[in-house]
Amino acid sequence: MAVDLVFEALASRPRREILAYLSAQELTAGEIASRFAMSAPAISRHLSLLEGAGLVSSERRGQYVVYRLNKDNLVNTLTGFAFEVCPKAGPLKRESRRLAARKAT
Amino acid sequence: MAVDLVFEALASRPRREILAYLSAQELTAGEIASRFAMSAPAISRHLSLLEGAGLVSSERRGQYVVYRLNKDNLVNTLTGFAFEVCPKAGPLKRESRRLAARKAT
DNA sequence: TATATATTTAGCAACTTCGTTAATTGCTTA
DNA sequence: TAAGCAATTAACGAAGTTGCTAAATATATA
Repeated sequence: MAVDLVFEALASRPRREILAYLSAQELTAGEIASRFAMSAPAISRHLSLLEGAGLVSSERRGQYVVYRLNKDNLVNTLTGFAFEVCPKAGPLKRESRRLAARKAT
Repeated sequence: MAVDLVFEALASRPRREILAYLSAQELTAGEIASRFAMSAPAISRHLSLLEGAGLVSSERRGQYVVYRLNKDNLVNTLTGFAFEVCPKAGPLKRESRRLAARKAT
């Protein structure tokens, strides 16, 4: 299931930080690695796992591989789960109704 | 950090299912265990981890221990993270603005 | 007290995850 | 082609997670 992969991917602080780094702009694997006190191979594996979960996409650009955030998949998975567990309570109520209405169309 | 504990807790399908079970009503540890093909001790540990993450609360009631979902903590953590990573895009935009306004008050 | 039920803790084996270094692949450029 | 940089894959050990059974702790009741 996609949800399993997403939550597994998010269960790691370095991976969540990678997503945050990608929030503002796309970055190459090397640029991402340079921001962590961790080897490039380790970062590469984190990126691969994030891509497997559908949270980022990659594109080879010459010598480099550029990664970018898949915002929709992240937001939809998180709000989808929150709504499944808390259908009627809390601040998600209005937003969830709006999503449901959009899907029904 | 609380966020680490929450995402670690959510990175397990049985634990997410427990949260879903608790969505509609509070349940005793035994009632929860009876819905899974898993031993009671295993469920007890999952519940303990969920409680450590602040996602559920427990209360001893005589012989039983009753668990209930902490909806606010779940929803706030998930939407908080989604907003941190995707501040301007996607369906969370309006909701996030509302949350920020509430905090500022 | 003695017994039964509910839940948690302890101890254990199987499995997975994480990060490292070394080796490999892909692309660019002299 | 050869050399060099970017990125990934391979192989390894350390550490953590998961679920089990057995034992211990809490509470209720005869």
